[in-house]
Amino acid sequence: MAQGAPSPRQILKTTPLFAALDEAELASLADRCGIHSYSAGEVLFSEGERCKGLYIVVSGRVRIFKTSLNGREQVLALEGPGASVAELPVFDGGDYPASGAAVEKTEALFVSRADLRAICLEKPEVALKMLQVVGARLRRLVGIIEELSFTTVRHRLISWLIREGKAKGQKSDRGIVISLDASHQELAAQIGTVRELVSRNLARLQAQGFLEVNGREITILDSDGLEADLSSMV
Amino acid sequence: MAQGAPSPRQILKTTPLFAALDEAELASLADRCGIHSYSAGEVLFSEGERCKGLYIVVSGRVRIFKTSLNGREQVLALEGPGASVAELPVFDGGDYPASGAAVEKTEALFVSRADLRAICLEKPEVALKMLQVVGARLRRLVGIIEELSFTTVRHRLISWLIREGKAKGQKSDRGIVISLDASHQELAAQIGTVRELVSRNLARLQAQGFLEVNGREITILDSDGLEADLSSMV
DNA sequence: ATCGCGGAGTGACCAAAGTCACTGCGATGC
DNA sequence: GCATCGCAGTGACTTTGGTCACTCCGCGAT
Repeated sequence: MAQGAPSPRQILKTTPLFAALDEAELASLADRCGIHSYSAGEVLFSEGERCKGLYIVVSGRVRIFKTSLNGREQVLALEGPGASVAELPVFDGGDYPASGAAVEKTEALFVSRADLRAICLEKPEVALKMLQVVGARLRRLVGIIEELSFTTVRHRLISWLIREGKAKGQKSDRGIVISLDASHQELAAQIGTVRELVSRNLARLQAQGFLEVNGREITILDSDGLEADLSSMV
Repeated sequence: MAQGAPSPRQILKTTPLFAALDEAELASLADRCGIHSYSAGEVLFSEGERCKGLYIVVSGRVRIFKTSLNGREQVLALEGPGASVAELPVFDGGDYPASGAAVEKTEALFVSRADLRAICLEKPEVALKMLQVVGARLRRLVGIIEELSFTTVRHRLISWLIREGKAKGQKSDRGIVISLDASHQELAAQIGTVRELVSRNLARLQAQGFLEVNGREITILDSDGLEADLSSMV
């Protein structure tokens, strides 16, 4: 663990999932769960593997994704510090339905299936919290299905840009500036398409005057226009 | 309720979700949950509506689906007797992410949010069971995403036929006979496309000798060929 | 400096998905 | 019997998605 990094105990204390536990319980859980460090790209668990337990992201980011036979990837979720990952196979004992890998240098706590079950049985509030977390995940998956089933790549790209703009865009006099920290490849995996289409659609949006693309810096010039485009696409 | 139909009490007793409750608890729950009857096509709850509680299908079938602006539908799940529907917004208090409607004449029990929370807190086993149910649902959604993101309509149609054949196909000397109880429209909504493509792809599969289509009766002549087709489609 | 490499841009192409408009069929109701 | 209606099939077409094969650029290592 890095110098000055929080102890497992401190992390558990601030994890929403375990908010209901008291000091003693937290301490006992902290003793039983291991902390692991992953380098960028390293796999935490693979699709189809038997599920062993749940991870809690301490630092860094974890990418949950599916891989197709021909190598394409579809990202299902990106989780940062405090979030739990792979909660669900814990309770139905099956295999992981997708893979999880560290996007950047990442630390994560691992809580075993057995420990979790014990906690849920003893502190039902934890189980309820868990249901809430899983519920949120379900919502996001339904959203992905909706986008994949009903919309075009262009639409998904615009949605992504707007979301990203709201989340970490910098306001400037010309518009909202987004600095891409992901490659087009990665962006494509997130919106469910291939690199080339991301490139082409960005170019097209620029030609239409909605954006200005400068390497990995995208400036949204006309965000109202983009939003309008979304709803007009019937 | 129809003559001879089971009482709420009896239904709850056989619902896996509540297997952990004892007689007294079942009785008290039965008192508090209402049974409703829905005619074919009737809506149980609509997307975006504030969530009120959970439904347990007693008889009939319920279809969970999303609707797009231009009227297309994407089916997320079909649930029959014993299954619960709309479990998840119960625990995060949000809106229903999709709509639910009766496919055919359907009876369902309704359990309120508050009652459920109380039960989960008192009987943690119920919460665990619930997590298991939600987990299974999550798995299915991931499967839908995988199919939508990676495969073609043809592929999805073949998968559907194979699934359906295994689930309710009749063996005959010529192959496996499936009698469609859904329209092409409905089938299209289940595999995420439009009516015309279902029609065309069925015709194409027939022309290739994999199937024989006779109105609403489809005979799978070469199921090995179909399976092979699936994996060859890279 | 230059070699190699990964990311990005693009033209040419092809296949799949979706739209529109129409026909035909078979139930159901009057 | 005939009109109506919903479902199914299909031809013609457009748009979108995806593939392939390159080129170009910037950067870090040698």
